[in-house]
Amino acid sequence: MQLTTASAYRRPCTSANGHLQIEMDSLGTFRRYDADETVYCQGGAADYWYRIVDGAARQCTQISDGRRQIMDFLLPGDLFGFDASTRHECSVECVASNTTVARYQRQQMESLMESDPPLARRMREIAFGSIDRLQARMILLGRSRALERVCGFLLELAHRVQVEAEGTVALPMSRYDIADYLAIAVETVSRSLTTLRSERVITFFDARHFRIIDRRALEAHCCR
Amino acid sequence: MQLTTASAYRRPCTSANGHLQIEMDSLGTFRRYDADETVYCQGGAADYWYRIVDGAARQCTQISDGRRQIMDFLLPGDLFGFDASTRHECSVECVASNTTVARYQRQQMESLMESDPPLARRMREIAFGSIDRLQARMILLGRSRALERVCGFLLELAHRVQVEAEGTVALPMSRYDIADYLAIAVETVSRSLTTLRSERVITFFDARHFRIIDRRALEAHCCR
DNA sequence: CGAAGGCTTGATCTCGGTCAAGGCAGGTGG
DNA sequence: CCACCTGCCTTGACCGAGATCAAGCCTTCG
Repeated sequence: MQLTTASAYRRPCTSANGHLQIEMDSLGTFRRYDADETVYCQGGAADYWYRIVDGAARQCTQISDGRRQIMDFLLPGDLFGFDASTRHECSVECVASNTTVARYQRQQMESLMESDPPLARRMREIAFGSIDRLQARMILLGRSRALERVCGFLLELAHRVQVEAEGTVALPMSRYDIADYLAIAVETVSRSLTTLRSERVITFFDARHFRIIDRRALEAHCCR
Repeated sequence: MQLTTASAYRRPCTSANGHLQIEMDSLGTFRRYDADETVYCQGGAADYWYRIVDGAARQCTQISDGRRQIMDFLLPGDLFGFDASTRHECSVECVASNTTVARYQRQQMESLMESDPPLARRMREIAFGSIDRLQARMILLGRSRALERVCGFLLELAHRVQVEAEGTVALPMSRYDIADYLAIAVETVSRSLTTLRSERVITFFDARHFRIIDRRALEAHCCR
């Protein structure tokens, strides 16, 4: 289970969350979204916590100059919607069609935490883990080159999503989304992918499906 | 009270932490450090939580290529030392001489949280706040130019530290520290400060003490 | 069939990194 | 007291990674 923000290298989902998941599940309501539908808006009331059940979403902020920063891609199992304030700092929009999201009343969750300290502790650990991952992401954005970022992203994705037959990985998001996630231009994303393809590090089945040929080379490109 | 990581714009310390502070204080031990002394090392056991009582410190990671990233500057009141893992992801070194740090046993703190749910909730809020600030910092590192970063840093600092007579702000850290915090070169930090000085946005008393003349201009330079 | 959106590629320009040098202040030893 | 050294800060010159601008291709959808 993951909190709100991604890192270059997520750890695999631990099964230690079963408890939290089960306690929460009875209190959630489910909803299905189309691609590009909004789950909640930046500035909206932060009255619920959420979890991705199926599909994919992006968590993003609008910057004053019109650009967009994607804070995280949300995949099945990820928890999100926490904010220190009573208003959301980010918007969340679905990337894939038929994305299913579970929603939990914030007040109810808070009460659940108060009455169940081990659960609260688990939640604290998730938050601390999220901070660790955000710090790794800070290094990615602050200290690495475009090609390194793209390699880090591909490895992260391959690690998180269900790998299909023969190691094929689906890219649910567009090049534009990837660019806004890595804080580089679309053209640079495209060029980096072309480079990796021409170096036979990855192959593409089509624009949205790739396979890692040389994982070693991909890892070698990464910073830290 | 602040957690482990800074943002371009911290909110003022709320007095709502009195409770947490008081409960913790009786359990802490204090120690005084010289400039550049290490509080703990990256990779060391994460058995304690800490709080800056007086002075200043930097929380940083070594990157494989030899560069350094400063994750946060720690100032009086800031809590730090949390990690999802049992090992620290970062080192913490003092910046100012005569920096005083309080130390708390992690196990003891965990127990305190378990036995006092409102306290645990407060801790959760601090963690969520920290996540918000890290996200703001991600935008700073990913999406803004050198001059914008420096302006953001100056505003943040002026906001956090005790302002001296006539609005003079002390810079406890070196230009090198600032560079590693903002993920730019020292030369660029120096050039940005020179630009701001020549535009009469700030003045320097000496290299480590400045005053904001035109706050409006400083804010106008900031992204988001 | 045409339009629109996503993806790729090429050409050009710019911000900031890197290299190099010099100024200044504080500390140390003669 | 001065000479020297060292570390911190500033400034200049140059260069390169990546942003931006421009154009064309492909797929999808009405």
